[in-house]
Amino acid sequence: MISKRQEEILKVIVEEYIKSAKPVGSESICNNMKCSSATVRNEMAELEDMGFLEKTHISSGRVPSEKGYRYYVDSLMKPKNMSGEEMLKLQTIFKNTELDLNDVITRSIEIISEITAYTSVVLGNSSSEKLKKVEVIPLNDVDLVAIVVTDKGHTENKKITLSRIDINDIKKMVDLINELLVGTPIDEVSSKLEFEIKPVIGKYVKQHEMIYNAFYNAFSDFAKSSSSCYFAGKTNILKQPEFNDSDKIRNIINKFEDKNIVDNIEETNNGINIYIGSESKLDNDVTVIKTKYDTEDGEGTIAIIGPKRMEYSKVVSLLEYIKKEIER
Amino acid sequence: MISKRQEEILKVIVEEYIKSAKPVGSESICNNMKCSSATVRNEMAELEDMGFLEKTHISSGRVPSEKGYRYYVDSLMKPKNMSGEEMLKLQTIFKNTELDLNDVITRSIEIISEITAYTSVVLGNSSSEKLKKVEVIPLNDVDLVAIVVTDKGHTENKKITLSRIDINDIKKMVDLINELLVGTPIDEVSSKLEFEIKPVIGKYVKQHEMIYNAFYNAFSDFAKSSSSCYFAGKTNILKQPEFNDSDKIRNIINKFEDKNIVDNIEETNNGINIYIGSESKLDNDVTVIKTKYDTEDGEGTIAIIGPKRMEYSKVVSLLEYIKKEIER
DNA sequence: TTTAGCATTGTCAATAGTTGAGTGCTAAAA
DNA sequence: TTTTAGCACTCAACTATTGACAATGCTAAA
Repeated sequence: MISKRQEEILKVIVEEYIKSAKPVGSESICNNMKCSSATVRNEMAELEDMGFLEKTHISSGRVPSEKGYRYYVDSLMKPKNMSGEEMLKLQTIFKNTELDLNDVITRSIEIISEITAYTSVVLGNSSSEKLKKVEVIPLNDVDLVAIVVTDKGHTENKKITLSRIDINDIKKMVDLINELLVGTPIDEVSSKLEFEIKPVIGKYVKQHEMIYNAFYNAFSDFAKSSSSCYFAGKTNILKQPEFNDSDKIRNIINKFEDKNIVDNIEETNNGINIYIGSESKLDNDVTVIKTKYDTEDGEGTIAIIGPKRMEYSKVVSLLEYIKKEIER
Repeated sequence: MISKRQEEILKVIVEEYIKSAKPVGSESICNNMKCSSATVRNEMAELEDMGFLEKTHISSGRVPSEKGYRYYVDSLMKPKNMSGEEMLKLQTIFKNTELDLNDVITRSIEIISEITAYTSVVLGNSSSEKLKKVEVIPLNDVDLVAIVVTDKGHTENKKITLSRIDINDIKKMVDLINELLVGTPIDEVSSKLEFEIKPVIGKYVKQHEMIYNAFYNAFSDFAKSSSSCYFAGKTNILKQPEFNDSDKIRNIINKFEDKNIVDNIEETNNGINIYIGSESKLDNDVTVIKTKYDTEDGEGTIAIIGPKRMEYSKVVSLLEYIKKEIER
């Protein structure tokens, strides 16, 4: 089992390494402690045996391992109060009643990125939105736009080109959807279309198959593109000394461009979640700290991406604060 | 004035440097020529005096300067035929009649990025689109969505929150816009709204000022966000050896994220335009080759971004081919 | 005008020496 | 039994130093 003093040493090492990004030696630690460097060395050797610390090479100082960070985060970290200045910046945004929720969130993660120098992401998850109305606007003889509106006011549109099809058939289909599917959560619309509209459509509409397909595609597209994704300080993380290698930079940037980042980040349970290194599924050198927020206008995820060596306590406090404010 | 032989030497140096990315020495050139390395050296010295070549250090081979590339591009370059394989890939896309124009363009720049290993961008420029219809859909007592549709089928929407305003007043405003402004180019709608709608609106609508403002904002937003921007192979250019420095990479990525890239790239006259190094306004180490396309469905710009040392003749041929195909 | 020859210049990669931070171990002190 | 001082050892990082090499510029001869 890990002793009280070992805990203390681990804590100092993690916090020192977060500050300096350089391996921490026994000498520099024993200033803050009431024992000599030799004792610290013995304890460090034991912490290393237990897997909490690592060495970059045989005669270097120690660096926290993933397990070390994990222990720090779970058991040693103390919440850090934010400085007055940072508080103030965030408060001015939350107090500005003119901004709508989306803007507030966007602005606040911009500020987080600014004060932490990490990268922030919001994933707006609109899966809980419901269909409000479908509208069709003819553009010319063959083209028309189908517009889908949700109860939160989001819209999506799809251009449909239909030759040899009666505009009145389209209108009937639209009426049918508006009559039967309004109020359906947007991600269920496709399946309801399949089971509730498709069976009855044949009665009213001649070339039902083609029209049905066009709308089916429109709704599928909507469900796909409905989760928004906004980055702030996208290149901040590249400024961290651990990303001085151009291969690593390319790798991270590619990951950011990749659509799947959304999926990787999105699965979150309640509270503040911390994924260190390999746990992050993004890159072994980064930590992702994220939280879900839940408001009347929908739910979403805010994530902060930084080096493993990130200021855990500060970021956690920030996220807790922002989550609380958004949910009000 | 530059002599025939100097031209030939310049051409060999540019092409050799494009291939190898290493400074070119006199020895390696004189194989391809009917004079000795010493003669070549003399000519090279003169080319350097005239500003067409540069040295990385006193005893290195020569590298083309911006002026050198420019001369090469303007006077020496011969169009290069594409290889059969590359042709084929592009043709299969252009022949696929199921894809709509946007998809064709997107897919084809993806292929360009793949075969050239540079970065490609399309900027859809919808400034020529015309207003087709304005539609308003109430969400609840106070919120409504205004939807703007253009003749090309693009839509934009804006959520408007209006307390203490009669829904019928809104409807009147919408009818007025649909009656008077349909067919107006989208970037002129704002000013027409000012001069044609505003003066008459007071007669029909009680709280006209507020409603007017809401619509004015909606249209301004639309004009702003109407130019789309799609990248392919965003990180390709970072693979070039000249971008092995992490500062440079960060710089380029930042430029790519910056919205202003659109403005910088968009101003293009007809034909194929080549902007070398500082001319590109993007970064001194890159070349941007771009062209405008013009179809019934709107115009746009395709740009290829690579190192200054890029395969000019190949890229130019590719762009010419694609422009021609798109415009059909 | 062209070319051969040669001294000159700077890069690059390999080598060796030096320094300094940090460790592990041992034996003495608490 | 625990802690500490001391010392030998290790390794990375830095600094010359060196020689091989690739080009160059210049000069004098072809």
